[in-house]
Amino acid sequence: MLQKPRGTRDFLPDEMEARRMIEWSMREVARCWGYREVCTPEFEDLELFTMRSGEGIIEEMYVFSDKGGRKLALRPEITASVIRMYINEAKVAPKPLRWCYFADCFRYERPQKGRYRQFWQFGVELIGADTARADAEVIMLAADMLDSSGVTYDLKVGHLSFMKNLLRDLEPQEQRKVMAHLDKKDFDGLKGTLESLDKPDLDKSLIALVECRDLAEAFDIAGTIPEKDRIYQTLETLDAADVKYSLNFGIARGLDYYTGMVFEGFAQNLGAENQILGGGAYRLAHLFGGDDVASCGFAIGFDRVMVSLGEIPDKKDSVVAVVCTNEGRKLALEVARIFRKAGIQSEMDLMDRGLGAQLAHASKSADFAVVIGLREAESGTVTLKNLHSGEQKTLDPRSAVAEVASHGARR
RNA sequence: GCCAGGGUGGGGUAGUUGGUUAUCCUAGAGGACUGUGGAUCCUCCGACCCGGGUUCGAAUCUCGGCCCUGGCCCCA
Repeated sequence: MLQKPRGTRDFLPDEMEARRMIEWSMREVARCWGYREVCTPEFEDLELFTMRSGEGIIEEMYVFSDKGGRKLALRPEITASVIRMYINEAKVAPKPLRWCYFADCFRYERPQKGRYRQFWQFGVELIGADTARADAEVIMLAADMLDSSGVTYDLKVGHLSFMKNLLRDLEPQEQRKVMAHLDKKDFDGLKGTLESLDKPDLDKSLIALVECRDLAEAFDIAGTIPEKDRIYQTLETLDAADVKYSLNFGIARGLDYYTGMVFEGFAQNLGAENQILGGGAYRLAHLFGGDDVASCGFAIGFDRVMVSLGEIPDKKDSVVAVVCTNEGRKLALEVARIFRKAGIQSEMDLMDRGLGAQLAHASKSADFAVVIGLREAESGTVTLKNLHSGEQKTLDPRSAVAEVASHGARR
């Protein structure tokens, strides 16, 4: 039997309903903050992603050539595409731009819990605002969105300027190496690297910074930082909005183009792959031939949120089974149409079953049965049966619709 | 790419000194039952991940691959 490709998933209706529910709660939050949805191609020129992240990522992408010999890649993330789109289509749009997206991405990695080769991200990008309140807005939005999903998480906020200030004398490549050690809390490796760089005295302050959870203390450790006022303002805004976060100056985010504020979210009940959100302030547009516009954004790992949430109790609307005999079929079709026009899910037998068998099936798949046989066909009424209580009554079709509608969501 | 544990009908399972037609539950279809269902009984449907090897004979032993689960690496 054919299997689905490694690292991909099939979603049955129950799971899709749960996913759509969470997706829509996130969409609703984005809408309320003024972030409008954009969509970019599923695949892009390979170059777009290598320009952003280096040649090394080719190994971790789905790369292919099309019939014209173009080197393309399935998108491994969406930020690069959105910024390319901004340069192509929206450079002169009034700033700031507030955009969001919900889309699938592809990475060629070893699957494990919460990590798939096709996965979905819900993200936002705020383009063209370079202020403390822009940074704060994006974090507040991130928190709002995670809250709306119901996931329990820890939010960590940091700023790259502290570490960059301590490492200002090192070459970019050396900085990256040091930051990699810090990100992993590999302090032994850090000391070795610093000694080989002839900066053995840096380790104390670096380690202190990574462990530091207090802003004033961080400034003491890292020294004079030009962004100081902006950092204070950002955090004051977050505090005023009652955002729950902890400070973490060890967040490196692995990428060069992040410029300042960075933040990450972690689900509390997941294993190795527990990061459900990552973002920060960055400058990327100039890489793709645009202006040097400041941006700030984040992406939520939607699948990990779903894994973290686990089983979600469904809130389905009532389902009606219209069951009938041959004599009642004509009226039954009409009644089903009336229910559907009223927005109520209505199903009829397609298996040539008898009345008893139709009801047996309805009892498993519906909340109400509308029974229509010879008697109803002659009088133009329906028999409405509540399949949970067993109660039934004879009504005209419109009253039956009203009765079901008043019943609301099923158990 | 690395480590560990796995893979038997749609779902869940039994099944080693290798041996007849692979067990049971559930789901699905039909019937007992053509105007009132969920119970019960009966019938049907449907599986040893793939390939090589050992053997008279492999779900079982062996090798390789694929896939799943968790972890490592990575994580834009």
